[in-house]
Amino acid sequence: MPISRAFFDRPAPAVAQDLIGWDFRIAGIGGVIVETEAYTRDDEASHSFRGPRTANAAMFGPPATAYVYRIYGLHRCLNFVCRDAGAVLIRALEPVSGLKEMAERRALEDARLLCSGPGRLAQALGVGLGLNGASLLEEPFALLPPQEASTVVTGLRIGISRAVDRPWRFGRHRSRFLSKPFPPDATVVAGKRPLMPRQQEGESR
DNA sequence: AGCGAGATCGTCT
DNA sequence: GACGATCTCGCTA
Repeated sequence: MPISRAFFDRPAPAVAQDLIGWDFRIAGIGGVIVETEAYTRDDEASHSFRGPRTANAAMFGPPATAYVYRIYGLHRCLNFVCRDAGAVLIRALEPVSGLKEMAERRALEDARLLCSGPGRLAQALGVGLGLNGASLLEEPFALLPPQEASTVVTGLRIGISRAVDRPWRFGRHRSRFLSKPFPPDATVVAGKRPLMPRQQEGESR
C-alpha cells in the first residue's frame, strides 16, 4: 500500500530515520533512499527557523508536501515536509529504476555518482522548482515500502554551519551510494547490528 | 585521498 | 555586500 500523510505528520527526525529503505520515484525514475537529514522549526540550520517567507512557504504547508529550493545559485535540493514546519532533506538514493534517463541528465555513466548527494539526486530525477509545494502523495511522485529491513546509522549533518551538533543525518549502513560514508563507529539506531564481514551492499567497489 | 577555488543568484544583513 | 542543507575540476602527495 502507498505511503500516507500520517507517515509525515510526525517529528522530522523520526520521519527521516524511517524513510531509509523506501523506494522513491518521480515519473517512474528513482531508487532506494539511503541517506536523509532532518530539520525542525526550532533548529537554526532549518529554513523554517526564522518563520514563514515567500521562499520557504512550502515548509509551512501540510505534511507530505515537497519543498524544493535552489542552492548556491545552481543546484536544487528536495525535501519532504513533516509536522510543524519540519522537513527531511533527501540526500542520496541507490539508483534502481530509469538508470538510462538519470545517466543522460547527469551526463555521467557511473551509477555510484548518479544520486549520491542532494544536488546530484535532484538533477538525476529531474527535480525542478516547479515541484515546490506539490503533494508527495500524488503523481508524479511514488513512495513504495522497503523490501527488507535496513540497518540504519546516524551521525552529524553535513554542509551546515549552524546547529552542527544535532545527530540528524541518517543512512543505510555501509551503502556505497551515500554522499559520504558514516564513521566506522557510527551509532546504529535501527535494524540489526552489523557483523564481522564488512560486506558492501550492491556490487564491489 | 584531500584541499581549494569557481560557478551562480535569490534572500537576508 | 555576503552567504548558502553543493558539485566539479585541478592540483598536491
